[in-house]
Amino acid sequence: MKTSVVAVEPTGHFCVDCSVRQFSLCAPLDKSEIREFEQLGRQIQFAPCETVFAQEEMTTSFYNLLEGVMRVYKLLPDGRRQIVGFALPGDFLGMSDTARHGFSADAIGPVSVCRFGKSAFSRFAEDKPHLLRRINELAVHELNQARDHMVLLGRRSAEEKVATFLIGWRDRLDQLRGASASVPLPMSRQDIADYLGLTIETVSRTFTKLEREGVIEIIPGGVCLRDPERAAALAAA
Amino acid sequence: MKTSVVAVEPTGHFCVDCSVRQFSLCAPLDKSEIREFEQLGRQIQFAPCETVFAQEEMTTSFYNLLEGVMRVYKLLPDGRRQIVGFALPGDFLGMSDTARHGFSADAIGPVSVCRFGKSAFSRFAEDKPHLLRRINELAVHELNQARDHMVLLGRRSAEEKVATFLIGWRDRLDQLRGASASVPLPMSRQDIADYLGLTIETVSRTFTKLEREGVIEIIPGGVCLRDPERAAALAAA
DNA sequence: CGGGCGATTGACGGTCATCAAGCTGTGTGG
DNA sequence: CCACACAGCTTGATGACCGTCAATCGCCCG
Repeated sequence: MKTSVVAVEPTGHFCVDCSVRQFSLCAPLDKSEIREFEQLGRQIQFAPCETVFAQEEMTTSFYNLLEGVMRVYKLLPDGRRQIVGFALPGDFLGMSDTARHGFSADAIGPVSVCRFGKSAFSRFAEDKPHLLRRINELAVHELNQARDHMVLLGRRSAEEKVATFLIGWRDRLDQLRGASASVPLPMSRQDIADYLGLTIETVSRTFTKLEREGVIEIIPGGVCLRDPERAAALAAA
Repeated sequence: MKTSVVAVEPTGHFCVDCSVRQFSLCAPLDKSEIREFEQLGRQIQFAPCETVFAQEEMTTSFYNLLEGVMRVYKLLPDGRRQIVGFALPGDFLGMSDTARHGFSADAIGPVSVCRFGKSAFSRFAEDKPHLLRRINELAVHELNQARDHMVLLGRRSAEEKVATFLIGWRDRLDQLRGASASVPLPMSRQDIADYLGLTIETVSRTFTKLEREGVIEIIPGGVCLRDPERAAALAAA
């Protein structure tokens, strides 16, 4: 088995052993709640590029990402794609305000998730204020990310977009695996383009430009930040 | 006093009389809860263009919009602005995952809001699952809007952006005031531009183009949808 | 009537998309 | 071991869309 992008150890069958517990929505559950919660979820694996759920499908389940990376995206009728986020271990996916999913999610590399039936999950959460508050916290956090992303999409140049993406992605990885100058990029250039509202060619050119300027070094499967300060300056500007 | 964009009657001092109750986060509160809740909030007015709260300010309060329209936006250090949304009566503003506001909000026309102290509000909500669920519902709804907006910003042409904005804005107004072909636009062209990730000139040109094509008619303070189907087609495409 | 602000229109240019080769690395089969 | 294919990425040439700069218009209000 290939090594994962993020250094999270394989999880056992039980929540108590779960490596993403602390990052996850289940963090505030106490011992007896966790045991009950455990009964609701089933761990599932997905192969690279498999779809976990798709836009317009009926929402039957929620998903807690345990291992791997997923892309979360919306499609326009004519096929244009906007990736609204990359999900990492600990992220909770699938909440919707309608009966159907508003977006699709698929595995980038091999992925394992904890899957919960929607109604069972809802019944479980219904009367648990600490869990509901936790869900809120995650939702508000995602909202903030979403708004940052709107600024990026609406108001930044290609170079700023790429730099912002790299810094943001590195920061998220650092939270999971500890700091490092090397930034693995498991997603394709096309994924990055669709995340940044650019074309694959522009992304590629911008990477090359940043490399020529000594900001990054392009290595197989990712980049290495040679001048993190310059990159951060571009991202902040 | 000028007539408001949205046909919501002036609110009294008391929640029971509140015209936006049903749209608002306080919808699920029962009679005795509402009386307690009433004590936490204070109704405040803002003049056109006044700032209700600003990015980076400490978060001391949350706001429930009662009347008027607000723009909610983020600024980059160099002054570029991205409007992340327009708020209408019933919208709840100010939640943040940090101690400071991540964005600014100001009144477009005259505005009245219900203001809640953050800690008092949090204490009140803390152990009320039905209220927490309601807050979740609102957050998930906003998240969906945010993701739709990302698609718009990242993957749509100027013409599609403007059409999508008009249709979306009309739909929101219709929910509050009932259907109508006329679409009041209380915000400036600059606001629209900053919402759509365009410049004011492009917005203006696109309005003119849509008018020439017979899709809309530009009237003082707004537009009239002459061919809603064509507009909707542009918005969906 | 004149000042001022927001909106519109025009001319021009830059950034990024499009179209089209070429490149690189990886896996496959002779 | 090398030829080959294939997919993903890079690079180049060209052009469109939209941003920039600047002038003008229209309207409100003094």
